[in-house]
Amino acid sequence: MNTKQIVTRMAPSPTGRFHVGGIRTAFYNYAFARQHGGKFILRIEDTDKERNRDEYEQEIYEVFKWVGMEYDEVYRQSENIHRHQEILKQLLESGDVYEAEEANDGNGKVIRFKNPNKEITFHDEILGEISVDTTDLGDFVVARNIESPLYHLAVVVDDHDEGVTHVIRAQEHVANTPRQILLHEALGFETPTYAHVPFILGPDGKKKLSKRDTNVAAMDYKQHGYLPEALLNFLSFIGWNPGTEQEVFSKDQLVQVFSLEQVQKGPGGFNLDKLSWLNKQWLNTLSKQEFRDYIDPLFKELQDMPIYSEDIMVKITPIIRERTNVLSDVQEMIVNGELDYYFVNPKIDSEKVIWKKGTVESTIIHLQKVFDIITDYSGDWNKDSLKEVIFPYAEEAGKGDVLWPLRFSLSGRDKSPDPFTLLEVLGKEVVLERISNNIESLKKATA
RNA sequence: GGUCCCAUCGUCUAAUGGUUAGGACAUCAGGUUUUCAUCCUGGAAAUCGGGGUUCGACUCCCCGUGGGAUCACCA
Repeated sequence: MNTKQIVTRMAPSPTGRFHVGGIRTAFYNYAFARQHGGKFILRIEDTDKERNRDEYEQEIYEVFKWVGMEYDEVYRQSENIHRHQEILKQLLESGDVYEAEEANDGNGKVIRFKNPNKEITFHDEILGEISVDTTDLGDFVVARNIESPLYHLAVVVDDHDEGVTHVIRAQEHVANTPRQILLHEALGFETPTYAHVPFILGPDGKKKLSKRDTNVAAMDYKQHGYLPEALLNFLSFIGWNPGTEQEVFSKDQLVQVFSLEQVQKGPGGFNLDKLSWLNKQWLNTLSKQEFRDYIDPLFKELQDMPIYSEDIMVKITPIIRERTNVLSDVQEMIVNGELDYYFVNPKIDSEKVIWKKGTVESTIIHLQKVFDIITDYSGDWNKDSLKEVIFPYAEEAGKGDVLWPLRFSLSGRDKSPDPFTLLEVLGKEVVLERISNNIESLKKATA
């Protein structure tokens, strides 16, 4: 029915930091356009000179680049000011707008639209039929003066000039739509198809995610170590679902399966746990080197310290990886000292070394036995081989009674990777040193 | 307040008149060679309330209730 090329746009204003909800709206526009072989436009709505800030505009570009949403064209709305003025003049001549004598706050004259006071019904791709009696809108303001057109006029003119066929935007705009349709009609422009996407709620599940909430700025997520794929995957699934049971989708896969009809009407909340889980799924797709690069910034300071060993770092990276959902998890490990024992001998709490009902004496015996086994061992130094020689004794003497003290002697912590992994990472020399140190202090404790 | 919109497990959601109301996150239990993590298996957990329509309602209609948006010389 319509062979016209599909054109969508994202139209953020640089009056604040670009937030995560914006990524989702932008992505729906992007996905819809790409899927239909159409065009995706980024339009910076910078007509509010008072509140615009260049840094905010730059951040918009950064976000788009980060998540990989390439736009085919980019405009600044302010570039079109002459065109807007021209249309305004045309409207003035046709009598569709007029200079109002009275302004609301006595600030001089304004230009108002002469409202035909009719019923406007439009079809929203997500919400369905919506009809509004525009009488309630009154003769709304479309320009401060002949030189300064305002939002509604600018949007309508730009969308038309840029050939926008589908306006996909946040639901807060549904109330604006009748006004814009009125303007389209007055100008003889074809009305685009509208789709108003539901809000994203804050973690409380009640209020709309607003600038007041923490972590709403899109770029903060980059800073906190979320992968763009994970964030995009996560955001796409708020208020939309492909209808299958697959949860993890790449950007390109999302583009393939996205559909406006599947976008739901109600708002959806922001669930950090799920985002964290998704981030891990995407972390799993990283190569060894990529993961290393991912966590490396956190180890910058450590690298200058004498205890730091690149050799050890290489060995523990997989261990760290298994315990990481988000970068902040690694940060936590460092802050809590969970990685210290890989680099320096830990202080051992003599009471904690003993497993459950074990005694100091039996613990010493077990440790001594393991010490001897390791001393005599001359095979390959890897956890599987090590396990083969130690495990028979552990099974015979009691796994917990042998393995817990061993692990604790090596790490000095309640929680750590298994003893064989520790053995491999630490190396024979260090291992024997730590075990014998611990045997000595246990003996002192009994004396 | 006027106008408009929305409502399924704790959370994100699937099911567009007929399913034991499905999946995921989180949670709980068990297992995977001691702890943590990973992984596997299993469990608990929802249709806001009331009326209709229908042989049959999560699904359609009406009324409540709750939530949200918007009512700018901002976008």
